[in-house]
Amino acid sequence: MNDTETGAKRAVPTTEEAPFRYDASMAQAIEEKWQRRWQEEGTFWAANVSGDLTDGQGRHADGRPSFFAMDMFPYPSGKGLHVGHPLGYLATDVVSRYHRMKGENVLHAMGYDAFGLPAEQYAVQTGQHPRITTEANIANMRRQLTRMGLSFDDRRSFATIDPEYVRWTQWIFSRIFDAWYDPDKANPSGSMGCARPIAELVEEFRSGVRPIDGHEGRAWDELDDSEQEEVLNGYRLAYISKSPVNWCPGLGTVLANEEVTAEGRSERGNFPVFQRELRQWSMRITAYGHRLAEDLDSIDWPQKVKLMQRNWIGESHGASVHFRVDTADGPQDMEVYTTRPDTLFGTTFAVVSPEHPLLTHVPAAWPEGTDESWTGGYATPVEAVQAYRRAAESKTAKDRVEQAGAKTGLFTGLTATNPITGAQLPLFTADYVLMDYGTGAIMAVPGGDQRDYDFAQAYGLPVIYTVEPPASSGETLADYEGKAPYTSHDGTVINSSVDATWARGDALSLDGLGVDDAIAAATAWLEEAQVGHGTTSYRLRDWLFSRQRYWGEPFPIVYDKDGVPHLVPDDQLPINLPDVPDYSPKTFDPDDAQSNPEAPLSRNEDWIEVTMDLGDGEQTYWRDTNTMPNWAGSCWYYMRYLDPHDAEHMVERDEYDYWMGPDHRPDCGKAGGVDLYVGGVEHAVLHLLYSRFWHKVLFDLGYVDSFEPFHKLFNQGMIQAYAYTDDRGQYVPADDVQERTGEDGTVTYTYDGEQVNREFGKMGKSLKNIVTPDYMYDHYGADTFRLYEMSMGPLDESRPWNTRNVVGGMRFLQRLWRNVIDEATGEVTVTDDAPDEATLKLLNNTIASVTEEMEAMRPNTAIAKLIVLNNHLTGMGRVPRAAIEPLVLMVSPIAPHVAEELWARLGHDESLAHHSWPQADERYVGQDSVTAVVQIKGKVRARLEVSPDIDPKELEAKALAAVADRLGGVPPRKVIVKAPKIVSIVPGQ
RNA sequence: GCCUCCGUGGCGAAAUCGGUAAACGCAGCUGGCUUAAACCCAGCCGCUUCGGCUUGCGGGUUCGAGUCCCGCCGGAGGCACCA
Repeated sequence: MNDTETGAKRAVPTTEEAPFRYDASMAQAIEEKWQRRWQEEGTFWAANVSGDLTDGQGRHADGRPSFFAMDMFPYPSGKGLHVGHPLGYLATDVVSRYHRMKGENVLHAMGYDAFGLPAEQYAVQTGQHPRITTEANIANMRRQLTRMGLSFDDRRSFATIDPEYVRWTQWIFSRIFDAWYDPDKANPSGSMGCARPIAELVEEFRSGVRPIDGHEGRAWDELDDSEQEEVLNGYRLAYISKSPVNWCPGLGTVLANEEVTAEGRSERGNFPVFQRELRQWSMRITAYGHRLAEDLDSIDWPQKVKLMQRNWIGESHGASVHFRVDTADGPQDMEVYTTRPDTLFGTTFAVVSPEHPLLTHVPAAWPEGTDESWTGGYATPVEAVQAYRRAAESKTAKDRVEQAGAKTGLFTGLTATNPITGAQLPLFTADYVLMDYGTGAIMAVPGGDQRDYDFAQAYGLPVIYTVEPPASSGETLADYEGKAPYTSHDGTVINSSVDATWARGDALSLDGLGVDDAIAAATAWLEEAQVGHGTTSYRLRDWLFSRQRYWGEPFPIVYDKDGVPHLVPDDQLPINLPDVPDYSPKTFDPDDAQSNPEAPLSRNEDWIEVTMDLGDGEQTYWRDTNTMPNWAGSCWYYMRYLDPHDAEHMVERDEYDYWMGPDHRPDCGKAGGVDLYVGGVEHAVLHLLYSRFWHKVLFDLGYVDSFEPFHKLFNQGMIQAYAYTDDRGQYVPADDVQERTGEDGTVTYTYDGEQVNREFGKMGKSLKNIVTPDYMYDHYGADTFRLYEMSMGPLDESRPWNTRNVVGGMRFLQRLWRNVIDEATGEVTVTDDAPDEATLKLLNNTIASVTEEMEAMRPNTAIAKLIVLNNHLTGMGRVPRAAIEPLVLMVSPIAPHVAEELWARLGHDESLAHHSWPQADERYVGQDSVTAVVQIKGKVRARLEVSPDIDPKELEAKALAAVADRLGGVPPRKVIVKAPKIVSIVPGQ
């Protein structure tokens, strides 16, 4: 370790003359002392309104505003922390401590997200059961966080693997399984769409109010159990389906879309992912697509995250249109989805995805005169379609991405009839049409869509333009013909009229309309003619919810001998994982697309087979052997902090309403939610979308009273770091690199005498640039660590770590310490004399502005202002108590241990954690005089010291006098006076 | 390809509502203290031909632009055949 490089030991000399200096070892002693005392006294206990946690150490909830500040809880991996990890926790802690001093009842706690792949993989590597390794990791992380001085209510900590927690995760699954979505019923917030108990659906079927899908004309009670369940499965919010899913042989499990990268690989492990038809659990999140998008308006989140969620949901408005397809089996209906029904006149062919059911009706032979390039060389359409489908299936998502743009497809031998024009459109199958978006079929408009245009070019299909560019654009259709589609919404509709429509025989013309009007007119016609209707489509897919892994929550589901799923009664929850020696997943050759998932739990026959009475007497049932994805536990953990020991409820309603309910704080609307949620932006469309979905289901079903989980979201930036490579490209330890500034100002970096390259990026072991919190505690103490991390820059921006700069924070705390305590004797040196006028002004201005910075979550600028005040006090012989005490209080959210110690030495018995935040005395806020600037054409030409409440006329006169020589006696053309700061003059000619 | 955000001293940054660009810190420099050094204390610290010029580059709006608008350049992130 090179000390001059990091400044580590230079900042903390222990000298014989200064035995009471605030250095690293004293900081550590102070920190241990106060952490112990906070623990013993329950300083950070938050009081509930009822139940077992009403005692907040003498502080009660009654009449106090609540403030719930929360971090995205950590996943306790075996790797341990580096200084980049806790940035968000520190930010939340500073905010929590500040709000506590404002007299609010602050709930701040930390749990652990402990199920999931990494824990399981780590366990497999070390040969220990994941519960053992996970619990050890949690203990280590808890130790590191405690040393940071985070102000958690430790009574409320839990892990998602705790059986009492798993119980409620399974309970929520049961409620979702036992619910369906009624789009025609208003939910409690007033908007349309509401989850309802499945029993109410059964009642509608039984009474005949609602026709039974697929069994029209039969009574509900005539259906057998399997038939009933099949119908209900089509409605349940958690349902089983056989559909194309992401199968990852390398991990041995299926994955959600959100867990697959753009390259078509698993986010964890980077293995190839294949599309396979498999029977799996899904959650009907698409039912909530509209509300998930719309309700973003009622929460205080970064625009960026809202936008990412909106894009992910991908709500689009358009129309579905029915085309008739004549086949040997009779006419078939082909429904397509389009956002541009106005372009129906420009449709020259149609395309269905390779999985489309219509392909079972292709003819036995190619129609006469079929172009050879359309057949792919296959003898019959049946062969062609089968071969094409097989080829599409074996493609990885990566292949699909790479081949996007190059359009492939084959003719099906079928023809679709355009319902408006009656045009006979050749029907193709092509993998650029996706089965799980829209209807899996499209009307192709090569004149208005790039993909259709590319396909038309490849297969020699005609192009009709139905929109021409507006005259104002300077373009004409001639600029596009033969080159490109015209995709813009600006323009006028052409080539779009017919005397007698095919479907209804009436005349229809869209010519001359703008695109938006034409869309409306076309949609209206489709609805009147009953061949289509306006509809909404979503990019969002239902959430694949089962995994073939051991380390997750088992499903609270058993199957009877007919394979009908039944919920395990709530009073038999939780269903715990069997304690088995073999928990490793069955993985496969990562490229073996044809392998089949095999859940580890399926090997435990004793556990699988159960005998229970579910109302039909004692019967044998078989457990579901899948487990839930690790998102399940994080979907609702925020609510468990409120009421962590409740055995009767997921969360007691009073607690929910007090901490998260509608209007529980003045600045939080009906949507309710956690007051501040801090975490990384990487969860923008995973955890944050799943949580919102679950929360809305629970809201609809009446278990919670507000419809959003997180009121304010804050994304902290990343701590980045420099890394250094030698001329062979090998990383060298960043700690030992020397920085030199040359004569010409160029900076060079050397390691072991050799010049090295500097790179900028992440902190990581392989980059040899890790700095750990433990290193910081040892060399500076936790308070300096906190102070540095909070002062580096805005919390929501990424910035590079630089250990060399930490010393500035240490010096500030040392100066603060010296302003109270004599380093030689340890005596308190403050005076009770009243501060002078200048000190009072600076003090009160500092209080006012630091309060503002804290409210806005800008600790970096708050710290700058605290340093200014402290530097001012440093210049005084003895520091007035009336000035140093408010300063110590204001420092305390950021550097709490040293602040507590100084507060105690200043003669206070009680912890300052709940002491009231300093109030600025208005008499001393503001300036005696301000510098007014005189500008001529925006350039500063003079500065005047004036009273802050100077009369504008007087200021103008002074300003003109001050720059009279520059104006040369010519009267100014214009003078703008913004008293007391600016006079801006436009000179005359 | 589409969408979003960001470019300010040697470095991390500040300027919160369109109103004195560079607060605060690091590094560096000068002086004091010291036998000496460290620590500490007091200063200096964008460029300049001393007229001025400066917020990635070029335009625009405005009395006035780091901030608003248009077009480039560079960086980060998201989406990616979504009809």
